[in-house]
Amino acid sequence: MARIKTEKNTSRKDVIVSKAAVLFREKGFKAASMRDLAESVGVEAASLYNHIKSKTELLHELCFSVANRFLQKLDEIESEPIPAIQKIEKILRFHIVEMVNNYEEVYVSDREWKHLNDPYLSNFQNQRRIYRKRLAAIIESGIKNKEIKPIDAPTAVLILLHAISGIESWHRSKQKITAAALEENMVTILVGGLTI
Amino acid sequence: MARIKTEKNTSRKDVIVSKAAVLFREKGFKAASMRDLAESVGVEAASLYNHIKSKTELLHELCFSVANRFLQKLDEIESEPIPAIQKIEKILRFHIVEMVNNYEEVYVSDREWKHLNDPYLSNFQNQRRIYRKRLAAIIESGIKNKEIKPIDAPTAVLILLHAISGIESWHRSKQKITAAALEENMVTILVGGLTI
DNA sequence: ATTTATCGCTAACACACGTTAGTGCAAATT
DNA sequence: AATTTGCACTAACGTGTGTTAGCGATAAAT
Repeated sequence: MARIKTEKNTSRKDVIVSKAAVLFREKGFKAASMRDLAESVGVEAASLYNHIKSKTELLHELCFSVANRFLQKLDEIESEPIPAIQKIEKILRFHIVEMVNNYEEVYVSDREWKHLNDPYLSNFQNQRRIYRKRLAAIIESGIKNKEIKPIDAPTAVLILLHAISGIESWHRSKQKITAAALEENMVTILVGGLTI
Repeated sequence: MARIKTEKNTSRKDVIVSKAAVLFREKGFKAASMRDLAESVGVEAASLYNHIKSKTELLHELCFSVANRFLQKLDEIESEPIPAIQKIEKILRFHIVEMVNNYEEVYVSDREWKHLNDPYLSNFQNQRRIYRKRLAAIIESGIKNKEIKPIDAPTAVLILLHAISGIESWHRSKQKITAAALEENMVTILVGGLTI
C-alpha cells in the first residue's frame, strides 16, 4: 500500500495525468490501458479512480491544457505592434519550444484528440479551427503588406503546424542536434519559405 | 448471403483492404473494430477471415504497399542526372500527389504503423530510417553544390515529410483550393525555404 | 487522542474485442 | 449434370477492457 509520491505543488492527479501523457504518446490513447497506466504510476488500476473520473478525462485534461497555452500565447502575440512576419516567427518559435519541452502533452493533444467525446470533441475542433483562422489572418495581413509571398494562407498554416509536429522525429532520433539549433533551422527554412 | 461485390481486377481481399484504409484513417487502427469493417464491407465479421489472416495483416498490406511505392520512386529520381534541389522538388511533388490521390492508405501508413507487430514493425522502421537518410543525403549534396541553404539536412527532411502529412487538413477542409494550387503553394514555400 | 477523510487494495462486473469451428448454399469447374 | 471449390453464415470461445463496490489502513484535522 505505497501511496503515489508527489512533489511540491503537484497533486496525485497531476502525477497520473503526466504519466498518462507518456503512455498515450507511446501507444496511442486506445492502445494504452488503465492497467498499463496503473503500473507506470505504481499502483493498482482501480486505485486510479480515487483521483480521476475516467480515462477520457485524462485526455480532456491534456488536450485542453495544451490548447489553452497556445491560445493564450496567440492572444499575447496578436496584440503586439510588430510586422506580421515577426508575429509568425514568434508563434513558430513558441510552438517549437513547447514541442521540445512539453513533448508528451503537446504530441498527445495533437494526435489523439480524435478520441475525445462530445461535447469536448466539437469544442476542441472549434478551438482548433479558430486558432488556424487567426494564424491565416496574420499571414494574409503579411501578404497585403508585401512582407510575405502571395501564397494561400491556409496552406501556409497547415505547413507550419505540421512541420512543427515533425519535432517528434527529432525527439526519437539518436543523434540529436541541440534544441536551439533545431529551432534556428526550422525558422530558417519556414520563415525563409514565407518571406518575399 | 450477399457476396462482396468486386470490380474488374480487384479481389475481394482488395475491397476489404481498401475499406480498412478508410476506417483506420477515421478511427485509428486500434479503435476500428473488425465488426465495423465488416459492416462497411456489407458482411458479417467472421466472413472477413475467408479473405484475410488477421487484422494486422490489413495494416501490413497498407503500410508496405505505400512504402514500396515511395521507395521505387526514390530509386527512380535518385538516378536522374539533375540538380539536387530539383530532385527534392520532384520527390516533394510525388509525395503531395500521392497524399492527394491515395489519401487513406498514405495517411494510415504514416500514422498507424506503430501498431504493426515485429518483425514487420522493425522492418518498416528500418525502411523509414533509410528512406529519410537518402533524402538527407540528397539535401547534403545540394548544400555542397550551393543550391541549398546550409541547414541541418535531417531537420529539413523532417520538415518536408511532416508538412506533406498536413494535406490531411486540406482533405478535411470545407473550402478546398484545387489540388494543383495546393501543390504549387507547398512547393513555393518549401522549396523556396530550402533554396539559397 | 479521537475522529474524519484520503487512498490503495481485492474482487468482480459487463462488455467489446479478434478470432475459430462448423454448416450449407451458390458459383465455378469438369 | 455432377462435383468441387469459394464464401457467407451462426454460434461461440477466450481475453482484455474500463469501471464500480466495498474493505481496511494510514495520514490529516480536530
